[in-house]
Amino acid sequence: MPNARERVRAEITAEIADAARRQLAEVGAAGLSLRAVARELGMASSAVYRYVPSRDDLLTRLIIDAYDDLGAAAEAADPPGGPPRQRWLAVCRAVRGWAREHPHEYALLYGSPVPGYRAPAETVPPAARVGLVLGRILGDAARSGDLPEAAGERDPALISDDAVAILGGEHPALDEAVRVRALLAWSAVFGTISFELFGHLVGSVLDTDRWFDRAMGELAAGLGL
Amino acid sequence: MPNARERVRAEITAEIADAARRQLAEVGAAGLSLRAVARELGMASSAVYRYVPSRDDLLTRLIIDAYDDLGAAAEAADPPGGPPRQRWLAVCRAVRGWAREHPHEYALLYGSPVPGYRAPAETVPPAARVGLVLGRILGDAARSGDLPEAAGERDPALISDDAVAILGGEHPALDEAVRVRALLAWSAVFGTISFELFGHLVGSVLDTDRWFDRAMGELAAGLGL
DNA sequence: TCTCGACAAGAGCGGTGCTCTTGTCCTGGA
DNA sequence: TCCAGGACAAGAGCACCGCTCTTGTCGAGA
Repeated sequence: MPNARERVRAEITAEIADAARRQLAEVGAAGLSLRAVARELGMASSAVYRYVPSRDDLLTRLIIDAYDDLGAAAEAADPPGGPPRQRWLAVCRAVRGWAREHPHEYALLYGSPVPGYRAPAETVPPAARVGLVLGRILGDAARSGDLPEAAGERDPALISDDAVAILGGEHPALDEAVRVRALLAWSAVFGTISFELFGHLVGSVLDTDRWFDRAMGELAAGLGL
Repeated sequence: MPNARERVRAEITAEIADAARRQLAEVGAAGLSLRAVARELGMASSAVYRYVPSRDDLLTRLIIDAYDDLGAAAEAADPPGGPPRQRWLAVCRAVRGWAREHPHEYALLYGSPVPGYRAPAETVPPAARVGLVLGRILGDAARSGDLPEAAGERDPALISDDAVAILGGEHPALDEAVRVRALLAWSAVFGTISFELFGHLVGSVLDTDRWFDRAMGELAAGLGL
């Protein structure tokens, strides 16, 4: 039975997280200030510390929420059953769309690590969700026979068993070369989005929408999707 | 004729930049503090402002120096004339090696943009150096006949003329599809390095050295190198 | 020799994260 | 019903930040 006191406490904690998210969208992670959050909520800066242990702790909560939001967007964009290539493109577009809508949160997840901050273990499962979606597409394609047979090479010292499980699991069509390409594609998806968001494509790519689609298409082709 | 006064001024300015670089390696770009630089050099914080107009200006200098250092490393790793695939791998390895030796400077260049800081135009030429090296390899491969003929498609609304010039220029073996793959490979190189440096491969890739080589090999193969 | 400019240093402004103390108010148990 | 204990807000304070303004010094060139 949630106490009245406990309920209002949870509400205020949620309000602090919301205000922090708004601030994150405006000034970025490095500019996130508990004092500004307190100002926005009309409370003393010291009062915030009754609800949030520290700035880093608030950051962890924002990171987990952002990973979950991004993961949900990726999952929602992938209704299983369609052709693998279209599923791949749909998920990639969803990830890019989320990143463009939440650039500061994206930077928090995939940009420079915040100095002095070490992400705790509870951020790992939410962080894996996008990878799970992409890996499931590859695995489904293998099981439905949409991938050519492969040599079945397996090098346990190169890619971990956990990663193999995510990347479609064990299957005759999934050998180490495919998995290397899959991890490369995964890195490349976020590499292209980061390059676009962080301004490295300015002056080179004129139509980023079409370029992204073509680039993701090339990645899919490289995977045999 | 450099005045004695001007000489000592240039020396102190260089000392400030060096101290800032050391500080960058310790606390990252967001934690870079002119006061700490002043402390390290044994001068008053206000005295630093006689040599550096602002913190952002110092950041610009560090960015340009880092781009130049990385660009020089990439150029030094590419003695032209060898087989394109080996040149490609050598340059990629050099970029990764530089990134691992200077993780904070790499994050400054390719990580999250520093909030409130906007890179001025003079950072663009140094930033282009790695791309020039990679593009030259592609162009040399095309001109030496190591690439298959292509359709020669050219879409001026997709990729800028400047980028086309960097990516080997106009050649029958270089059409828009190749250029898309080249830009994708460029993004993927930094995507994989960022993923490794920023911790996204922890738990998935066990041997990052070998994985990087194989991934870069896949990228080269995708380009026909 | 003397003037002027470059310089260092200190004080100060408004901001930050975070802590400690003080005083208030509400809730749950006797 | 009353009261003790705990949750709470707020203020002051510490050390830090970027940056500016003023003051005083010192040396190079006219």
